[in-house]
Amino acid sequence: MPELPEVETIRRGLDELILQQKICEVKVFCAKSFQGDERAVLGRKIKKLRRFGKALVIDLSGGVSLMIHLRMTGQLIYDGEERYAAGHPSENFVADLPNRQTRVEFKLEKGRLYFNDQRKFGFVKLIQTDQIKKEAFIQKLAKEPWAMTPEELWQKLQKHQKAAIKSVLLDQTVVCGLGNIYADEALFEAKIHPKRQAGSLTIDETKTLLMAMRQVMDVSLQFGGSTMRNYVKADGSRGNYLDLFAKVYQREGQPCANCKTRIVKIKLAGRGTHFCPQCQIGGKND
DNA sequence: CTAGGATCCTGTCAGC
DNA sequence: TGCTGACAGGATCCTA
Repeated sequence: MPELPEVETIRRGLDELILQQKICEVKVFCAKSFQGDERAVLGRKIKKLRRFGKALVIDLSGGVSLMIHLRMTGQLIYDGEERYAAGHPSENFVADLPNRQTRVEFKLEKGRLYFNDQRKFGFVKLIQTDQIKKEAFIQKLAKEPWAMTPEELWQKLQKHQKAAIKSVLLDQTVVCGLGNIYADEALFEAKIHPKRQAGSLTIDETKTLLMAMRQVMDVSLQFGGSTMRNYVKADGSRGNYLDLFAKVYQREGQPCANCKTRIVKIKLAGRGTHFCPQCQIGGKND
């Protein structure tokens, strides 16, 4: 369920730990989770970690790369001198590995990197480095909120006139990086109802929304996403983005931070959607 | 072309 | 206790 801040946190964390290490061994426990011939990575060195939206790319020596998408339940856990784990938070972060949710294991020179994924929606894919930009998923990705102007976003929203703004925010070809949490949080910050028709937003509202997207993800990035580093702290407490900063996500029935009205949860675009019915205006059937 | 729903898969939890 | 259905931080495919 990692969204941009979580994947970026993984990228930064692994950057400190696995660069220049050689891949000594690969075990694929679930064929579906590794696309391509895993033997092609043996003996190669990890040269660079890049992120495209929610996808992580690990460039190896010899012109090959691994593209990793965690989708809903993917995790990357590195066991070296100490453990670094990030992605979908779960007990796997502190469990003995590999376990039954481990799909791929990479043995490196100084440690092991596990790709765990309960639901198997995620994957590791072997690609020639020079073909990365031709990957359909990467090619279609829109800009991140920080790189986009309000006018650009507004133009894109015009192409989805009737669709609910919430579902449009989840479309990675409109703006990339948001998932279900940050879409709900950004709409709350911008005081826009998730059911608002995307085409009805004014330029001003679009600008406010764009700033809100940046803001909620900036906060999460600073904090390391909703990830392991803070999952179990030294004192045993479990703080994460959701506990500390989320104002609507998973807060159904709790009082709104602004007006104390109870947060409501509805289903929209097949996803749980949380909002304040008082602060967030303009929904068609609110 | 857009919009909305089904789908991939495993696990957990509420309710009967 | 055992079953059932709903739901879960994503993206794609299919239909209208």
